[in-house]
Amino acid sequence: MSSPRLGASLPNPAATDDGNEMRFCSTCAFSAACLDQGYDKAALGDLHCLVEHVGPYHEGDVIFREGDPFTAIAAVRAGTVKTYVIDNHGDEHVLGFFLPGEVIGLNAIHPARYPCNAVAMDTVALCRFSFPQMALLATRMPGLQHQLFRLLSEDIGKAALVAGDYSADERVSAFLLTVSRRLAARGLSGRRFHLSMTRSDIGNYLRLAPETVSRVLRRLQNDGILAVERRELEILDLDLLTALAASVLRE
Amino acid sequence: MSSPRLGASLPNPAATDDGNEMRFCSTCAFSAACLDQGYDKAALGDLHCLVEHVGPYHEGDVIFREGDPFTAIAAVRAGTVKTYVIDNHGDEHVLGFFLPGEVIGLNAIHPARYPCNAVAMDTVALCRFSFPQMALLATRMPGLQHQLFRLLSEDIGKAALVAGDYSADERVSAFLLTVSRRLAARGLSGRRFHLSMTRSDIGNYLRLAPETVSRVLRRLQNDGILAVERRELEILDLDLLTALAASVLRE
DNA sequence: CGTTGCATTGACCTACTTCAAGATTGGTGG
DNA sequence: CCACCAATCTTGAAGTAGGTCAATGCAACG
Repeated sequence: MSSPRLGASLPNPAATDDGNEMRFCSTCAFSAACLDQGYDKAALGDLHCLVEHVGPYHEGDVIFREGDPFTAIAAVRAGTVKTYVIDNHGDEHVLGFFLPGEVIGLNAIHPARYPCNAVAMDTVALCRFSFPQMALLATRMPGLQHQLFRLLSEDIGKAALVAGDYSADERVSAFLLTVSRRLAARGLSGRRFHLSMTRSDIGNYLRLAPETVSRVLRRLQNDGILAVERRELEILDLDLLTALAASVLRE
Repeated sequence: MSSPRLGASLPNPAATDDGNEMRFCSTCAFSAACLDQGYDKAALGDLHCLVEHVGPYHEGDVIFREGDPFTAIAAVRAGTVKTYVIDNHGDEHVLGFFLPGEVIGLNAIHPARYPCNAVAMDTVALCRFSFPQMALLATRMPGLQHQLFRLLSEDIGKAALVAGDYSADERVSAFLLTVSRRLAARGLSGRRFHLSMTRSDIGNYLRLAPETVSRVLRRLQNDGILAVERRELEILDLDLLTALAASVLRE
């Protein structure tokens, strides 16, 4: 069974695999933020009325396509999502990878259309939030509004990794380190993990040839920093990796 | 006379060079948006209570510094603002240039501190908006909230120019074309204009050596696309320039 | 004037790309 | 269980866009 595109809204927003139960969704950034702010159960109930658990999507499934009308943002509950655009030469440009806990669709608010494509890299589950409903609710819940501002603001600075003119070693190191940290932030292992994307995808994202990614990984392995086995990855020397990534991540 | 940093709030927010008069500020994106939404004068009055006209800043003046506590965003009324960070090697990385009508400080909401430095490239005047006050007001004015979401969302996708792996010619062309369009959008000439930044700044922003910027400009001049005289610039063949920039701007 | 900062130009160099050839893996069907 | 295939990954050799270095030009300013 494959899920519909994110743009499509389910007939009954509250009807998910959980039924109508107002269960707290632990991976939902907004709920968490609202709890932090000490909101009452009524407000949380409102919030959960506009949440839908969607998925699973399988590898290669389209989550939204460039040009689709914008209706919702979504938090990744499980799996990895890749966003990309196709330029006028027909070449793909990877814009980002989204791991559990991260939010997709934020860059679609302004043009009111998704400005890029999103596909599942593996088996993906999402929390879908109707944006119009959420914006409305945010006028009653300053904490939610602030959380939205925070998420949006956060994403503006995210381009640094890919924007700077750093060496291939620095870029790959910084990429791996941020993936590691993002996984760890969700309680997953940041020391050993599986890369759900190909060398081509990584290279495309970092503006490097896939061969260069391969060579850098080999070098990092020879230096005892990583153990790489195809897409299985273990960080052996976190300090050295951090040092390599330092200039990119400004630490 | 030099203006204080943006972080400092004036004792009397309404006391500007215009006095207490609730004059409509034509370059203020928010006011314009609210008018578009057909808001009443009371709401507009509220909005103008949290606006301060600040400046002038002169070339080299610091508008905010990395680490300053975040209190306000600001729309550029006149002049050009450059934002940049200093990496741990002590090298400057230019993040962006802000022309009249554009908003600075949006990436500071999340960390609650300005994550970069902002300096005036020439004589700069700003509209300062207290962010806490504006966020509060946004809960009562959905149009304002939406405008803020729009501005933030818009900025997320802005990195494309600098992020893609394009040739030096494409990057410089795209840069000049976007500057031209942004000026034109404010009623200034997009055909002939003055670059307020050095070749180094442009190169730094585009991740090119200043020498490369120089060589590209010479090439574009030899091809009859531009007339360049130091920082004075005229676009002679807009179609060719647009064609060169096409892949970067995805048109 | 001399000085200072920016811009240009040329010659050389290097990090990465491109091209081409295997190696490894996983899937599929006999 | 094995053969085959397609996709991915790796590795090497050669090419190039742009960087670096160094010299010079040029305008603004005291």
